[in-house]
Amino acid sequence: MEKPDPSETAPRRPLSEIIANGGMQGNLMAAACPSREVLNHVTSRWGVLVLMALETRTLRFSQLKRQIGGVSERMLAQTLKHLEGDGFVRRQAFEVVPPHVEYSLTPLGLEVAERVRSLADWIEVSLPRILPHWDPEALVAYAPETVA
Amino acid sequence: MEKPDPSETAPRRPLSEIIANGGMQGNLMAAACPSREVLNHVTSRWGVLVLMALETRTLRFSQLKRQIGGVSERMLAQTLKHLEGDGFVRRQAFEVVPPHVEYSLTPLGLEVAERVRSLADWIEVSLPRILPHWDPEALVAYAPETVA
DNA sequence: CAGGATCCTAAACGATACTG
DNA sequence: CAGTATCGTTTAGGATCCTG
Repeated sequence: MEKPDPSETAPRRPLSEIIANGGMQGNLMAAACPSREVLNHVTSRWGVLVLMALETRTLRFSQLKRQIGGVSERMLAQTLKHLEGDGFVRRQAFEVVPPHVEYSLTPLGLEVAERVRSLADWIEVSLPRILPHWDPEALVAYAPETVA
Repeated sequence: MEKPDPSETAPRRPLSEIIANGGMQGNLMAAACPSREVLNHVTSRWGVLVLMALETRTLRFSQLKRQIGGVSERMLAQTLKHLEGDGFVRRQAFEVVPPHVEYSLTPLGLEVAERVRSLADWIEVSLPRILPHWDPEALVAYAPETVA
């Protein structure tokens, strides 16, 4: 590992403590705020669905993949890493062969998941009120039997 | 009800009514469900911020642009169109020169916005609990003074 | 002022193949 | 089984210029 250059101005060590202990809260309207990144992880295409799937129970990778329609392995793995990196998801690997890995929500993750689910639930049940606003052109792309 | 054109296979007219009146609700776990698209509009990078900005007051295009740090005109316009197309945003144009256009939330939009804000607020205030989980490498990209 | 049109870059995404 | 690596495609997104 390289030794730190004395001429470096950025205070590397205390940064996370400064942020964490300062009681500072994020501001999503500010372009450079890290809360933007957290928001992106949580509201990403698959982030929402992963949080919902894990809200009620622990799941394995393949179970998640099956439950979340259309997700690719690559995206699922990446999404799980992001959420794990934010402290929302806990990854528990059992040293057996074949591999066995379980994913669950942390207490912190459960808190976001509740908010996410509130939004997701609303969309699901409000869909009948939303679709009438759609351009008919966009609507015909969906065959009725695929809606539910 | 008019008789369907024998040559046309797709039932164009009744589709929106079928969906809307059927009491059908969406299923986000299904890849082909239109609720996925609504979710994408709402949770898109700028969709969240637009809904938050409009929750409390009507705003003009340029006001929105100023308030939402980092958004480009193109993305703002596109986001507003998506949200308008879902029935969340109302666009009111005054026929004057120079143009004057006001954006506000519909009652439907206010309902989503409340859920979105609940999530956004949580992220903002919980940021100090989240950042300690981050890889220090990712953290140093943010100078302390830009956080708040 | 509010955007539409155009062009371009970067990022997200998916499919496949491969490995511990 | 649970991924990673690689590749190619698609989409999101930004910059700029232009117009009613």
